[in-house]
Amino acid sequence: MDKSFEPGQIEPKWYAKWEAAGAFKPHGDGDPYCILLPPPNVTGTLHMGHAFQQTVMDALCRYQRMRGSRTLWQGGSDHAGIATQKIVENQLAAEGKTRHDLGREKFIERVWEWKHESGSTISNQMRRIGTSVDWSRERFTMDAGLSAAVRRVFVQWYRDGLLYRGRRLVNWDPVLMTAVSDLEVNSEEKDGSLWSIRYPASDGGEGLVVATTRPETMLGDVAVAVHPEDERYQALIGKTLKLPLTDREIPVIADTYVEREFGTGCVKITPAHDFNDAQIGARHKLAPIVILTLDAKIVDEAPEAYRGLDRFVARKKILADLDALGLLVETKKHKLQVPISQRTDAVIEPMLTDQWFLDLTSDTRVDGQPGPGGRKAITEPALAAVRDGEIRFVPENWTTTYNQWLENIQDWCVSRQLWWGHQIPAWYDEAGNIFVGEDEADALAHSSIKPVGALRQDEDVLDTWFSSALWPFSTMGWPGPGPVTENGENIADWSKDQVFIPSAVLVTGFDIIFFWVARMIMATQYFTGKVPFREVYINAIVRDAEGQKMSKSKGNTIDPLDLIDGIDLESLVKKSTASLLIPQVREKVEKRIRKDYPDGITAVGTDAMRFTFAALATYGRTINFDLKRAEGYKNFCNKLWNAARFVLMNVDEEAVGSGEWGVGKAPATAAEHWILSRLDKTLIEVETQFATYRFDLVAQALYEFVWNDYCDWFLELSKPALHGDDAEAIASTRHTLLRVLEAILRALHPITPFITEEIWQNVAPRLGISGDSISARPYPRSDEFSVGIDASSVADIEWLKSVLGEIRRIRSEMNISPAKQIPLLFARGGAADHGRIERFASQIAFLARTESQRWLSDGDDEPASASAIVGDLRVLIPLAGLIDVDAEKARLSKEIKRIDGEIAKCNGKLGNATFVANAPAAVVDQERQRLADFSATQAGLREQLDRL
RNA sequence: GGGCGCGUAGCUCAGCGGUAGAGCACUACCUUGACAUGGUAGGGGUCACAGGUUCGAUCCCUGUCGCGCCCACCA
Repeated sequence: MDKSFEPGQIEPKWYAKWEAAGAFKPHGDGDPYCILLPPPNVTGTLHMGHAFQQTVMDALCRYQRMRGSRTLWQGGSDHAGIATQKIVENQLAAEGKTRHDLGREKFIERVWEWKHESGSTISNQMRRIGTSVDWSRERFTMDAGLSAAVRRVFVQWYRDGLLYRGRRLVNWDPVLMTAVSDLEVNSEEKDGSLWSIRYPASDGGEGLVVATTRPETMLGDVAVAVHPEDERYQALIGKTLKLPLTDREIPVIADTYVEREFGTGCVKITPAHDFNDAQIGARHKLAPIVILTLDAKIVDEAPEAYRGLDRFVARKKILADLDALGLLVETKKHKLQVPISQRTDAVIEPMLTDQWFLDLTSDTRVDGQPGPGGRKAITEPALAAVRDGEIRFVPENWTTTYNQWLENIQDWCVSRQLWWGHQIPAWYDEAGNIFVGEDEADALAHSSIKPVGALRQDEDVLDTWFSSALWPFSTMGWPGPGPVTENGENIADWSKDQVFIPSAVLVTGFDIIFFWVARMIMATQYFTGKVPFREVYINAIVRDAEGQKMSKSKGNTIDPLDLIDGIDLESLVKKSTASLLIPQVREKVEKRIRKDYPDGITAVGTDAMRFTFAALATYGRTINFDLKRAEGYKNFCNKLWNAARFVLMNVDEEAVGSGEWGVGKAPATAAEHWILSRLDKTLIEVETQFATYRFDLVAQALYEFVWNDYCDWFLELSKPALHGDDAEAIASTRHTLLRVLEAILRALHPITPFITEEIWQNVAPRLGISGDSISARPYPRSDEFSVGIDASSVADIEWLKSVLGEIRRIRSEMNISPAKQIPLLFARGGAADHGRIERFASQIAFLARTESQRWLSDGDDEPASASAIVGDLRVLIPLAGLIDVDAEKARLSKEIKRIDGEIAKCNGKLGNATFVANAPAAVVDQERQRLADFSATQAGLREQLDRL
């Protein structure tokens, strides 16, 4: 093995071997364990969030495989309708074309081409980070099988009366020219104005003043509403007003929706372009007037002056015209919430259009027929599953978020006016009759209506999340039989793969609880009668070291592969600014990168990155990714690497390969008992924390064990043993060094798969273990190591650690050079101390650098010394030539003062009668013991001080 | 407006009724044969604030202040 750990040298080779060996396929007859990979966008690239999430899932899957579960990590990718279509449209735009120039068929061909071209990018990146999905089962949301599932679900929900087509106000993205769901709209606070506009009365009176933030919509006003009890406007209710700039007259209506205190207390009602107004309009039976085209321009039916104007241009003109007429009463600054499209940043326009909706709100079927239907059929089981504990959120407070959303859910608009996606399996005849089926023939067969003229298929596609909602069962071959691969293998066989429903845990971010988690629960329950997963582990969102959201325009993103492989500053700058088109943003990003990464990014390797993710995976909702942290864990990998080198160079193959010191033979030295006991405790901790997804605590326990216990103490204690002349101790120590190292490797393997495999290949043969890969070995269990541990040996080592600690402290505080060998004297102490000093003489000599060790007899004169007190034992370092008396006096005084404080605290507690009376006996005893120990030490220290 | 969360060492975070912890950063000494990506030792915190419950509160309860996120139709 090389002197230092070079991830770049070892990582590339292992993944291909694992994959080729089929290590990631489910095998064995253990309990099924399944994780569904949230399918990334097929044309996307891996970002830190993916890397974090996949590290967590990978650790779980590798852990479960090693524990013998029949583990399936189902992977694949999502067609990501809008996102993918937009990328290809942008490519076309660069060629000066639009999708309409190509036509639907050619355009879709073009998207498929792009999908094939870029689809492997992310899967290759995933391989680099070690993601162990079963690639042989990789699925795509638009592959044949999943498309069949989508059609089946659509048709079934339609026939059950849950999917309906209707003309409704929907969120419309006028740039993409499609409907989007509520979830795809962000509400942003913007500085705007509140304009007050006079609407004169038809009879020539003053009329009313309305307040609005969107004056252009007045062209579509059908009424003005006031509060029914508003005294100011009683006389006008039921009268009509002249709608300025038009030749229409509109009524004044009364509706309790109106807040009297806001604005003027008069609300213009535009049912075709505002969600609230639509409801009021419906209540008062007022027909909506559409004034905007689908690309947000004023329609031709509007007054001539405004026809064809963009909505914001029209706004300016209307305000100017009103002002000219003297009808613009007031303009006030106003902060308002503006709906913004997540995809295009365009201002969303509520638009009346024909769309398909999944009914999630009515209690009865839309068609009034008996059978399953209505909200209760879909949302109630989803609420019940969580309420009854069939599905558990981790951390559990996300349950509230989930419940609140489902309880206030709206019908889901599932149609999109895009070309890339699952085309809706509905056909229309020339009379507008609707026929729904898996294909045209099926649609006709299920209809009682004779079609009028030719049928044409609905041009719209389904929301991407529609197919994502089916992921838990569509990937398992539902409705069966599953698709067959080129070599005839049935990759998902519904008759067998149902064992993977429910999956064990869904690992995902809170941002898609609504988009995806809730919808998977609803769809899976509806079509399989089962919940899709038992637990939902909501992972944190990855932020930068300062807690800022990572975004390209801020320049604070990190490409996981750059962290793994490293990147120099100039390349990083170039890469980060390549896609930024706005010069100011470019400049800002470059400046920031030069400041944040003056030396570029150091390569830490995949394992260190993964360990960092694990260590940061607390229950918090954000994790701030700090490169320093990753560098620290790279050092940890190096530490492990060098510990292995030490072990291997001290253990020659012949001596231990036979397995002579197999399980069942007691270790020969106390240090071995001690390290096995620590290992035992560590493994228990690891198992506990894995079970609750506390990867930070898993990582911490293993880190501490490896570094603090195994390297700092066991390796050091083993050196005098290995160099001693006790043959049995040497052989036993060698075996335990190997055995514990091998256990460490297995314990770490789910988190750091590459380095552990590399080292294991060198270690395993020396233990007589045959096997191709650590990944096929069982996860270490505490009972492998807990048997036969001698408690008194463990206590011996704890004692030894404190003796050595005291001596080292004196050496350091007294400025005794680490190289200087010191004489050591022991005084007082009991029989146990005598035994221990004798047994551990070589360890003390080695670790405390002593030139001599000698017991003082009772009669001997105690020379002036620096001294440490461990229980009854006095450890003395004679002053002559080494130590300054005053310095030692000062040191002792300081220590006495510290212990004074502790004693005072103990006395305070024990002197409190109510404490002694009410606290549990164990706590009181413990306090008494502490007091006794402190007092004894205190007395010893004073005695030493006096002697000086 | 409703909901959720967070304020612990310089930084990033664990702990959550009974002796304040880790990593990084910092200080001193040390190229000792696994590792200077290292070793040894050390400094550093009235656990946001105010009340309450308790023998005892960083931890539980209430309130205040500060920060963040999600949901929601005030024109």
